[in-house]
Amino acid sequence: MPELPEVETMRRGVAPIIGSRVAGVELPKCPRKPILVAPGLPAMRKRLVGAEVTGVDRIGKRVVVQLSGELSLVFEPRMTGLVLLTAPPTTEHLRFRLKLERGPVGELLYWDRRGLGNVQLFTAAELAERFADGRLGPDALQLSAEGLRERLAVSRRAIKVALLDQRALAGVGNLYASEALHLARLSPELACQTLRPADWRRLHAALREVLETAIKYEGSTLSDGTYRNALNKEGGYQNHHRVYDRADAACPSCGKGAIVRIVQAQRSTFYCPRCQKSRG
DNA sequence: CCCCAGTCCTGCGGGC
DNA sequence: TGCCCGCAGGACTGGG
Repeated sequence: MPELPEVETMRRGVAPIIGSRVAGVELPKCPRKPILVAPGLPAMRKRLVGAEVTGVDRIGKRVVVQLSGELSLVFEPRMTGLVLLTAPPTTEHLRFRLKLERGPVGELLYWDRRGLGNVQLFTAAELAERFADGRLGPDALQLSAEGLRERLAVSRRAIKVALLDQRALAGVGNLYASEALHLARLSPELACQTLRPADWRRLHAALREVLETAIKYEGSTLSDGTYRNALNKEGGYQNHHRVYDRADAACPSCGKGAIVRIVQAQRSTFYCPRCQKSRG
């Protein structure tokens, strides 16, 4: 479930490839159904081999390797994808290999157990089109409190559901939406319209706090053990979750109310009904 | 505008 | 004990 903190951790982890030159592109033998790699291998080789890595960025929940010639190689991990510099958790789910030369690192790997993710190469124009305003909102860590309010306040949707809308703001997923709402003491079921200015300010501060702390701990590795950083090491933020996947546990704020699990837009939401009131 | 259900795919754990 | 089903929820699509 890589969200902003996990993808940001991946981005930082693969930054050492900056300055390296692409020596080759390979699709490892994988017994699973192939993931989307676009364009195909021949076109990718033709355009990438010899190109120099000029930067590693993040767009929402995607890692973007910038290359000379205004090329962007975009890794979208979705549920179970990992961008790695070292040996992957399994060889059978290894999907993509970028061989490098003249740098401290030999290769950049994309691994994906479920294979819902993808690897796509874009020109500058294609990248701008793909992530234009209206298709992807501003990054959750770049957005001001006022910006957050402006983008969501008119909506009638529940705030938890709205936070998952990548067109409104980019990077927040199911786990950190629940975490931020708990810290902000806002019920996930509140309609955006009903939030007051002070609520938006609290939510903005909580989002920032939760996301930045999660980055500090290098993201959350859940019980399935899937998520790892670029060196195949587990994150640590799962030990600091307030509500996510903690149904029936005591609330870390009030110590009394039990955390409950509800379903919104077909996804699990966790919260404390005692601390997170549906009004105000 | 917003909601819902379905799609992709794999591995796991709960229930029988 | 073993098997099967449902669930996990990223992004997207089509229908209401």
